[in-house]
Amino acid sequence: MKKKITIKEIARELDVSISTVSKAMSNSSEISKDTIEKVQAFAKLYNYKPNNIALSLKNKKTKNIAVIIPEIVHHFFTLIISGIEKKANELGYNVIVCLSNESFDKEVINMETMANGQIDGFLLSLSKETLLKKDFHHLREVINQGMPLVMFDRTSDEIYCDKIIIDDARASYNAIQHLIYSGCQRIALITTADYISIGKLRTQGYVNALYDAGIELDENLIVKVDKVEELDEKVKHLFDTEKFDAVFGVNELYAVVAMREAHNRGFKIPQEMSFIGFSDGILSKYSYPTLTTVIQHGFEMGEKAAKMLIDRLETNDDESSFKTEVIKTSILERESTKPI
Amino acid sequence: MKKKITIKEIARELDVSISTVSKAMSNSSEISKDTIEKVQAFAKLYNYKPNNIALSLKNKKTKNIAVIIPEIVHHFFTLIISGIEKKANELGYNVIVCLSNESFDKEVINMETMANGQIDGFLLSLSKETLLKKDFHHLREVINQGMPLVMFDRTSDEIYCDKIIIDDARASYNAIQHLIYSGCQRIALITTADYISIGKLRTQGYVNALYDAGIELDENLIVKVDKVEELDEKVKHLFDTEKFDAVFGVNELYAVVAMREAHNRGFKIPQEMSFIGFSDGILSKYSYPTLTTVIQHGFEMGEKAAKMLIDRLETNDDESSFKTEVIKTSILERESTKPI
DNA sequence: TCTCAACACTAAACCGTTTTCGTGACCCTC
DNA sequence: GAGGGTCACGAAAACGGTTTAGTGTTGAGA
Repeated sequence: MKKKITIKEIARELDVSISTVSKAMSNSSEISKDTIEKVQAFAKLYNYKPNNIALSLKNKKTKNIAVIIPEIVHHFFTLIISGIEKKANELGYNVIVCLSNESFDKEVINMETMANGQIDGFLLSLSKETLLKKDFHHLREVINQGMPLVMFDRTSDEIYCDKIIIDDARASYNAIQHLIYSGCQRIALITTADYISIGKLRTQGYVNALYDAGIELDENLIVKVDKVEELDEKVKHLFDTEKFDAVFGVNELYAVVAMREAHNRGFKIPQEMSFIGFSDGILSKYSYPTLTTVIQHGFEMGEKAAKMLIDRLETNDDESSFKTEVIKTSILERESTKPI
Repeated sequence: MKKKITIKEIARELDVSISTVSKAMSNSSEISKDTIEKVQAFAKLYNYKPNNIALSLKNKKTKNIAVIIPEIVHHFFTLIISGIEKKANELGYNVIVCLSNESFDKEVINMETMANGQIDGFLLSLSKETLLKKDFHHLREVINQGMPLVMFDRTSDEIYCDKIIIDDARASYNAIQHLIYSGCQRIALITTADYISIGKLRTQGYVNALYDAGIELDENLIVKVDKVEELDEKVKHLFDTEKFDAVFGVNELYAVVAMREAHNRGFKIPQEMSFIGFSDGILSKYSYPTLTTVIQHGFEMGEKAAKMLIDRLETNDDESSFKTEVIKTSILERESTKPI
C-alpha cells in the first residue's frame, strides 16, 4: 500500500525546497528547466497529485457545488441532475447531491452542513414542507454569507436570487388548447394541492385556456390529489360521476392512471377520450397507448442552472442583479391525443 | 453581507488565545466555566461553525463518500442512491454523486479527481465500457492508496474488495420457475449482450430453470438486445417468427415493450401469454396490465453498501478480509402472470 | 573594483482548525 | 521558603499546499 505522496516528500527526496517543487509543478519561470524536468519526472513517477483539500483551504474555493432536491426517484429530477452534472463537469466542478425528502428540517440541515466550506454555491429546488411553512431563513442566511444560490423548478417569490423556472401556467394553457383544437370539449383536470406552486399554476393555465376558448368551467371536473394513495380512488370517482372527453394530468402518473381507468372501462383512446400528461418520463413513453405529454426539458434546465451558478461564482460583480430564466416547454404528440 | 466568522476572530474579539476558543467550544476541562460560557455565547451570537475544509485537512478525513454510477435516469440506481444517502446521513456522512455515463474514461476521471482528498471512500457500480475493456487499473490504484472501495450491482471478480450483489442467476431461475409452475411451457427470454455480467447471469438462470424442469432449450426464443434502439424491431421479429406462451425480460422495459407488442397483436394477458420483468420500477407498476416483476430491493442494497463502506472506514482492521453480500430478490405478482 | 540586475532558489506566512507541550500564578505542605 | 501540584490559559506545530518577499551567486557594465 503506497500512500499518497506530498509535496514535502518530493522536496526532501530531491533535496530542494517545498516552494521550488510547487513552482516547478506549475512551470514557473523562476525555476530552471533542469529542475522543472527533474521535479515533474519524479512527481509523475510517484503519481503525485496535489491534495484538493489543502487547495480548497488555501484558495477558499472548493470547486464543488451542492444540489438539493426533494426526491431523486423522479424522472424529472434525475434529468435535471444529469444536466447539472454534465455542465458542472465541463466547467470543472463536482456535484454533491443532497436529498431533502420533501422535509423542511432535512433541507435546513443539508444547507447548513454544506455551507461550512464544503461547497462554493447552491442549486436548490424547495421541499414541499418548506413551501408549506414558507420559512426561508436558511436560504437568507446562506445568501447573507455571500454564497450564491440558484433556485430551480420549485422556487419562491420571497427570496431574491437567480432562478430557473418553467412557465407552468403557459405550458398547461398550451396543453389544454391542444386538446380543444383536437375537438375535446369537456376536459377533466387531475392536479395537486394548491400550496405546491406548480399545481396552482398548472390549474390556472387550465382555467385560462377554457375561458379563452369560451368553455364554461366545471369545478366537478377538477380533481385535487394530495397523496398518491388516494389517486386511484379519486380517479375512479371521477369516472363514476362525470362525463368528459379528455383528461389533463399535472404529471405523467396522474394521466397514465386515468388512462388506464378509461381503458378498463372500455373507452377508445384517443377517439372517445384523449389524454395529456406533464413531464416526459418513461411512463409516458411506454404506456399503452403512449401518452402525449408536455415536455419540460429537464436536462436543459439542469444545464442552465449549473451554468448560471458557475457564472455567478466566477464573475465577482455582485452588483449584477438576479435573473429569472424561463424554460420553454413543448408538447410531444403521441397516441393518446387526436391529431389536430 | 456578514462573512463567516473564524475562530481567530473570536479569539481577537474576546481577547483570549485561539487555543482557548477551540477548547472552550469543545467544553474542555482545561478551560474555566466563565470562559467557556463567554466564548460559546459569542460563538452562538455570531453563528460560528467550524470550517469543514480546515477540519478535513487536519483530521485527514472528510466525512464524504463518493458514489459512482453509470446512469442516474434509472429507477434502480435512484433507489440505490436513496438508500445510500439515507444510511450515510444517519452515520454522519455526505454523499457525492458522480455519473460515469457508462464511459470508462469518465469513470477513471471521476475516481481520480475524487481520490485526492475529497472523499474517504468509494461506492462504485461499473460502467458498461469498463466491463467490456476489463481494465481496472483505476480501482487497483485507489485500493493501493488504502482507500476503501465497495462495489455494488455491477462488479468484477478481478477486483478484491467488499461487494454487494444480487444473485441474478437465482433470481431469474425463480422467475422462470414461477412461469413454469403457472403453466407456461415455451418461455422467451429478452436479455442484453453477454459482456454485462447481469445479462449473462440472468440468462444462465433461465437456462438452468428450463433444464431442471425438463424443458428443452430453444435458442430461437432467446433475444439479445444491445441497444435500446433495436429493441422494438427485435421484439417484433420474435413475435413474427416464434410461438410462445411467456416472456421473461431482464429488465422492466424489455418486458413492458414485449407485453405491449402482445397486446397489439391481440393476445390475452396473462391467459394466453404471461410476462415477468426484472427490477421494480414505475413502468411495471403502471403498465397495462401491471407487470409481475423480480424486485431487487435497491433501497436496501444502497443502505447496505453505505453501511459496509462506513464500517470499513471506521474500523481500522485492514486485516479483516473482504465480504461479498448477496441481496435476496423476491417476486412481486401482479396482473401479467397467472396465479400459481 | 564596485554596483546592479538577473537568475535560481529558499524561508516564511497563510488558509482554519486541533492538540501537545509548555508556563505563570496560586496555594499547600513540610 | 523551597518544592510540588493544580488551574487556566497560551504558543506553536501540524495538516498540504501557494505565494510573497527575500537571498546568495554570477556576470555585465561603468
